[in-house]
Amino acid sequence: MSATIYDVADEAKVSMATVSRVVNGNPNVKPATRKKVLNAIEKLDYRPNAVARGLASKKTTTVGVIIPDISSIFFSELARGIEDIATMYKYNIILCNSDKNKNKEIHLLNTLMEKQVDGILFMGGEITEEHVEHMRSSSIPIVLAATYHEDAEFPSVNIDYAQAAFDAVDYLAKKGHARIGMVTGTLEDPVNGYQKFKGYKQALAENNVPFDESLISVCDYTYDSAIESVQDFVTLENKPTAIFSATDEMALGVIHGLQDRGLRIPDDVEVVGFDNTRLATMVRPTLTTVVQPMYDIGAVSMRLLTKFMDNEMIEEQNVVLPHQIEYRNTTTHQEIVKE
Amino acid sequence: MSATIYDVADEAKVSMATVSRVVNGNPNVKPATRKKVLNAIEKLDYRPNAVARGLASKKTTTVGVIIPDISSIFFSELARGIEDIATMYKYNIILCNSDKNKNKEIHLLNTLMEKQVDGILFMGGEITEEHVEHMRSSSIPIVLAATYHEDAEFPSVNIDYAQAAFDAVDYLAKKGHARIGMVTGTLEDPVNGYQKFKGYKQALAENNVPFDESLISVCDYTYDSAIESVQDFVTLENKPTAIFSATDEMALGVIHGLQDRGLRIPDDVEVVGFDNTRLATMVRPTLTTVVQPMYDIGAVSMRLLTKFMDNEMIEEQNVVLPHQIEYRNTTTHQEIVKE
DNA sequence: CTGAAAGCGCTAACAG
DNA sequence: CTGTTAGCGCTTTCAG
Repeated sequence: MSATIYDVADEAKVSMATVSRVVNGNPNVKPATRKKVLNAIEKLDYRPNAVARGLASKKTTTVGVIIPDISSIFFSELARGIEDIATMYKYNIILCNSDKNKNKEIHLLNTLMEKQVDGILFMGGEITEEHVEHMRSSSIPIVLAATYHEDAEFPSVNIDYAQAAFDAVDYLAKKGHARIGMVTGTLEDPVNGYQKFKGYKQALAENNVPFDESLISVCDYTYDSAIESVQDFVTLENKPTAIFSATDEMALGVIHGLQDRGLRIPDDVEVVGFDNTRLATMVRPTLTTVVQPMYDIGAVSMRLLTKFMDNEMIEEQNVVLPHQIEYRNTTTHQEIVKE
Repeated sequence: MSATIYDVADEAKVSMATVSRVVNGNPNVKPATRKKVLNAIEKLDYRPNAVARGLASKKTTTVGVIIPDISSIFFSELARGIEDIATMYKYNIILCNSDKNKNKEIHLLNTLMEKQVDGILFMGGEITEEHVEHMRSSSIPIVLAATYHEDAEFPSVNIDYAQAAFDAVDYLAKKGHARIGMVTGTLEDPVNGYQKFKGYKQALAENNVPFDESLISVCDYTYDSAIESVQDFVTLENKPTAIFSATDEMALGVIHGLQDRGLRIPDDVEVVGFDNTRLATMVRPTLTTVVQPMYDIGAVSMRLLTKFMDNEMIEEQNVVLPHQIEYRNTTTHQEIVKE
């Protein structure tokens, strides 16, 4: 077994309390004593046991992160923002994939609480009453990242999804498009479905463009599903001349589905994506898309969580980050972006 | 504070040992007693404290994962394989980004050991003598995933990188290409540099194609750096007619760099990538690439780690997974792949 | 500035 | 089948 604080105390001929003090940087130790202890630590290759420390101090310096799918290009970017800030504040991260599955989410919430994490960062789909119950059942701070909750009961970091979608569709409508298609995730998804769809409809309304249900294609967030959706659009009597996609990955599917059928982008159809993942510049033509600052959402939400964990003052617990549209080459009439 | 095992014992009028037994599914408890305890647990909303359990049992059921960059499409896929299997075996994961930085890697190794993780999964660049020292300094099992170590001292899961690169380049050479370019990461990188480069050179040699240094472009793994590398190729007196890229992302850069200059793929230049990330089917033309089973490498390495942690028998501690080439449309003379 | 002592909440013998 | 009793390794008063 490896050395304990007792072994070090013996070796240095001091009490364990003193060893604890030097390990924790407590200034109330005479330099000479500190040195003796440091030598003993070195000699025994002593490493403090964080589990014992956690039990005694009730802090684990670990936070739980519940994320739908770390292999998604969107969430992995978010996760990086989270981890970077966590590291900066000396926290480690327990990462859990939920697939936006309610039972898994609740199970993970409980597991993380059992592990005594100091806080939880939650990314998910819908927040149900049951979620809320479990989240309340412990006093540890929880912040929602890129996850919408009606009641704003929990701290959160988001962009204004409805407004962002509105901006994208409004831009298309103002260019004269009267047939604007939308590729979306399930409408039950508060963010990628409902909020963005709401923005879409409102933009149509404000531009006096009639809403047409046949222009809406509900996909499952994958590239392939979006490719297939093109089939529906293309067989329409009255085809769309522009398409707004709820995510970049689906936008790529739309672009390639269109191109595979000989349509030209942006000449025949203009396309606008959402998120500005790295994918957006890795297609030809490069994708015009709504910028959602993924890394920042992760970073800011983790920072917010540290404030709760360290009992700092919180100015605003529901942060809304700015969004914007990045104009690239799947839309026309803009200065051509060079790659 | 939340309820402890004592509170439950009092409530159920049994001893804490009995509570511990029912919580841990020990069969030596009379059904009636079990029921009493379960009721008390329910009533008090008791949740076992995993930290205390970890201290007493010396098992934390969490494993540390050191990964270069979770936001990379390659590593995030690996991470998903790791997490899925970890979940299956009831382990949680502490995820840490290292950026392949030696000091960070060593620091993380120590932090994870302090946190008493039951095992560590390590993905990185070069394994130096210093790494080895720190890894040995504790008796917890460590397995390397997608990370090459000469001495095979530590258990590992990989594919045969040199052979895989050989296969790709051999295929190109056998098609008659005499000018085959290579886009690579730094040659110091054992996997993405050295091993793949070695395979490349050997394939040239065996096909009597002379090696030409001007055909090698050292990039930094990014899409943009690969786009730039095209400039070097294109200004060559004797341009390459095929390019082998050490990663898919760089292959996309090559493809687009070439296309942006009016070259046609695969007619003017054939391109072969490496990894078969999701990117490979998200380009036009779709990318011919070496399949590295990322998810499986993650899953298998985690499974291997569980065997060490649970003291199961290990047949082979250095696993080499099979690779293959997925023929798509950046190369010719193959059955055309439909999307 | 340093030491003694009481837990933190749980597991794991060991009795009975 | 159930209870008692030591710890696990560290933090944290409280004295001195």
